[in-house]
Amino acid sequence: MTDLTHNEALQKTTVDQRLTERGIFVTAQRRAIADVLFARNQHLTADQLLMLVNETGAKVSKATIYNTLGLFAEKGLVREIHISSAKTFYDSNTSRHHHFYNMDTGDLIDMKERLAPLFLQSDLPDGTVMETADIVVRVRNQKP
Amino acid sequence: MTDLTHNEALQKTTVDQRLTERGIFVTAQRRAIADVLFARNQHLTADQLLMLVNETGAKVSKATIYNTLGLFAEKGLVREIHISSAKTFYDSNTSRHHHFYNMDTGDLIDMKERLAPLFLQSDLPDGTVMETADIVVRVRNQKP
DNA sequence: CGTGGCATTAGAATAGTTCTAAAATTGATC
DNA sequence: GATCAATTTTAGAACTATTCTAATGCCACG
Repeated sequence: MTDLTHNEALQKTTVDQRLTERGIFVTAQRRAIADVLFARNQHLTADQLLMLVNETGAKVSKATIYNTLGLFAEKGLVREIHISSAKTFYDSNTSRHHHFYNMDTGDLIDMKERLAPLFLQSDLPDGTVMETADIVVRVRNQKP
Repeated sequence: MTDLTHNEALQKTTVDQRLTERGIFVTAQRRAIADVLFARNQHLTADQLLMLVNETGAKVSKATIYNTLGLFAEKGLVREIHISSAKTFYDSNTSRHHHFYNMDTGDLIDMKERLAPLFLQSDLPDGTVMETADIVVRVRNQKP
């Protein structure tokens, strides 16, 4: 067994665990999707993910990409980021952080958490509990 | 001249000024849209606005609603709020403030500004300038 | 094996938004 | 007022991201 296959085996276990821990049934498609998605911290659209997954040789349909992203989001494995009506990103990094969006380039850049505010229970509307706090700071390239 | 028509005349001037100040050419449709939109601080979708405007007797097409909202947003008269891929709200209140979104009811609720963070120029990605900071805190109704 | 229940699929349907090309309106100028 | 160029508005088609549908596939378990 080479190091490569050893690493692959390790990652497979890790990814499987990640899903199982959240009560998600592991299937071939879900693993294929998770392998690509969780390979690193990244921001992907459903379409980009579909292409990347199918490039690995796996054969996964568009509907499954959406089903799976929806499931992962519900279980807290990915975060949805709504930039505009035509741009929904899925963020494989679910640690507490936020984003800068460069309107000129379309880049989505992570923001250090210390810049984000804390919302205390007492700050929230009466009778509600916080689910997520999403901050998008839109920036433009500085004019010369 | 009754008080009512007097008030209407006053409002018309105010709305016209608001557009003209931003270099927006006033037309009948733009005024009809602005009258409804700026009557009070509110969060409307393009569709809701279209219905409200046409209920006043004005006849404005869907395309014009979108054109005008785009123009107003570009000129800083309204703020776009992206809640999900299927929900873009236009906020007639452009003062610095942010939002709570109740995932259970769909309500969008204003957040006091003091809860929002300040983003200093030094915090932003290199070579960029801030355009807007959008914060949406998603909340759910507290379980009994 | 066979059955029940979920997962996956291709493609159709939906819905919000943008585009198109023609008609209408505008302010400026005579 | 009439004319002109430029801009705005319009109806409806086109587009696109996402969701739905109904059929098929895949397991686990008895």
